[in-house]
Amino acid sequence: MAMRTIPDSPENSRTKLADVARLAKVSVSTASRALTRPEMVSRETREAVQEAAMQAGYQPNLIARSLRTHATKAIFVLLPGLESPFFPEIIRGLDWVAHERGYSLMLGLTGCEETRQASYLSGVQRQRADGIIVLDCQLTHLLRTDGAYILPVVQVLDRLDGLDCPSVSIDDRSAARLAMEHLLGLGHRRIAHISGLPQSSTSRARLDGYLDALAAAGIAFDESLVVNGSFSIDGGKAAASALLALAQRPTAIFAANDESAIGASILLKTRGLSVPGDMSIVGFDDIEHCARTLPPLTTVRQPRFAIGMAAMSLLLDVLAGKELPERHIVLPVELVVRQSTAAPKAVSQPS
Amino acid sequence: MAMRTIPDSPENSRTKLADVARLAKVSVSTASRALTRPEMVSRETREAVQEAAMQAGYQPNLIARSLRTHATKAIFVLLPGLESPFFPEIIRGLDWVAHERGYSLMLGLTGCEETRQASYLSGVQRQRADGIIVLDCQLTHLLRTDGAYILPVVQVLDRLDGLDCPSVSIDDRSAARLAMEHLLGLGHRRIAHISGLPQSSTSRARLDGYLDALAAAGIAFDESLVVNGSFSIDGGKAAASALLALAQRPTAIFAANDESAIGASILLKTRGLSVPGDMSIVGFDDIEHCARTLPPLTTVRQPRFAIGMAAMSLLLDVLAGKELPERHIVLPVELVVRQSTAAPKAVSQPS
DNA sequence: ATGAAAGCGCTAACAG
DNA sequence: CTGTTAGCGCTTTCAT
Repeated sequence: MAMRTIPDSPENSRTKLADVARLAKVSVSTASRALTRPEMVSRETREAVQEAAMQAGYQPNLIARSLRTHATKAIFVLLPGLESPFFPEIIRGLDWVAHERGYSLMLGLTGCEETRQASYLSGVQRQRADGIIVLDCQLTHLLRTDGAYILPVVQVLDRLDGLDCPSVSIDDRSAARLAMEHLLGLGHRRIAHISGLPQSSTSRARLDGYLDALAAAGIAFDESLVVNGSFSIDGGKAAASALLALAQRPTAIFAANDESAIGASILLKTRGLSVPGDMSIVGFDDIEHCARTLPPLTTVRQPRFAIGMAAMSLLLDVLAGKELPERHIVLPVELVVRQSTAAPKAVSQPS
Repeated sequence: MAMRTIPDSPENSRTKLADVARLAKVSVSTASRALTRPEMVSRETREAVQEAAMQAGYQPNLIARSLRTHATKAIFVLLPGLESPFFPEIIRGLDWVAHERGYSLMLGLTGCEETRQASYLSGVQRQRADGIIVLDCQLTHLLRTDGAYILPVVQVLDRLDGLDCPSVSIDDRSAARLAMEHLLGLGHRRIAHISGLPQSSTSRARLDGYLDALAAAGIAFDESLVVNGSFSIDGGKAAASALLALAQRPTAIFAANDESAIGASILLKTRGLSVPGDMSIVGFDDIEHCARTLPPLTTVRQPRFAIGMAAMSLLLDVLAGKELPERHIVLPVELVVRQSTAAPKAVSQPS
């Protein structure tokens, strides 16, 4: 039993511009103009052509158009994978703006593998897309030896190779400091940090923010209070466990992301400790799940939808040849105070 | 400061087939054959052309090729959004097979809005993609009045409009029964069901499985034990709350998906009840998060990556004109027993 | 086995 | 403002 798709019936041989032109009794070029740049033709022809197109159910063949115009109106989005609860909203932002401006989205999951990355990129080089959005990936393949880009790129969130490609991100360092100031404001003095993957610039920036806040508050840095949590739930558990083993326990934890904060929270509960009673926890990102944990997690919200929108807008502006006022867009974050933070039980510093 | 992309330099005017042909001292058509159907040319020319292509860094222009061949080697994936933790793995499966077989993925987020759906579809009709994968959406727009499809489609998981489009899914009804048999096997007799969205066929099928299992075990159906949980965490909380208000409480809950199971579990804990001590809970889907809840959730695992792979394979087979042995692929599920289920505390039925 | 030539459907000079 | 003409880069008859 074969699938029923429409066979090569008359209906299927799609009506083309020539058909419309014939129907409207004009030349093909006039028909083209009437449809794509209506202001270039007289009102009568415009209406005649539009009428004819409507009647014939004309749909321009985008492939043919692309071949002529050297533009595909498609944007390639390169990212390691969709697992992270962090991506969906960003992609929604990308899709939103793309759709609004008549572009399509192509997806490439690299799994951070070089070969896959390269093969997707070659797809772009073969004219399948006009530009690339790179999410959370290195993009060495995109670079020529002289440091110019093979094609228009916008990088989102990470700016790893230190090259000057347009980007959209947040100020991780200040954001981390914001989280820390919340804890400091509650009276915490002994605050641990569960850090992210060491090779990540994001991770480094958040650590820097932690150190900044400590320094500003005049608190000496204690190395033992910084433990790696790998940005993951399991990593967060392990980190919290290490923290509990310390001779002098912290009263609060600032985790580099929500997953590791959630992991820490789970571990504390299994050890019979209460959050925030025995330990305050602040996360980072504000993934969907945060509001639903027990207790709901205080965290730093990244404007993910806005990040996606901004990235796509930036790229499309580049493609449109606009001179950009800003090549590096930094979006503001927001501290979301929920119920995982409170003042420390016993203030360790007697006044 | 403008972005540094490569300008219209010689390097940028991409080398085309004619260049390769000239370099290899053959005609364009021979060059084309040597590259796309190597068996059609002599060994010498083949090698000469391949050498030349390599040397010139030739990348075929896919747009031009598409215009000739009427195939884009791109597949459109239509889905409501990426929020559901259920999609990423499926998309990874789609991407995997697509990439393997030389296809690209285009993404369209419909938000279940008709207008967006239609506009993405028109993109496909304009020859941007060769086929469509529909995830979790109605696809009324895809249909002509006579019931044939406008272009090749494969539907994943839901088969809502009762039309005979190729599909990949699981047997929700049997899977639900599997979950129920686990609870029954532990000795539970009074088992509640937190159902999904009433309009969803998936939801209905899982409810049917619940009823099947009850009937097979000779347990009378108690209407008050089925409450709606809307497939969401909040819905699950509300449902569990309603269940607790019952005069005769159930000893176990079978939830239509993991989110509602997690919601129920959270609510029980806030009410001071223990899972599985006071109440066993089984979920459905095995989303990433299940293994990380407290306690880890017993659930029915859907083979999501395999579903994605199967769907893409099916579609590409359709496009390749293969006669399909199966137009409706049903993949097996698996019960994952974790720690949210146990025998009931006090057996309500004295032997 | 190879080359010449046509053309996929569209847009963009260039004349008029 | 409109029509004529020439391609975009590739694949594919049709000859040879």
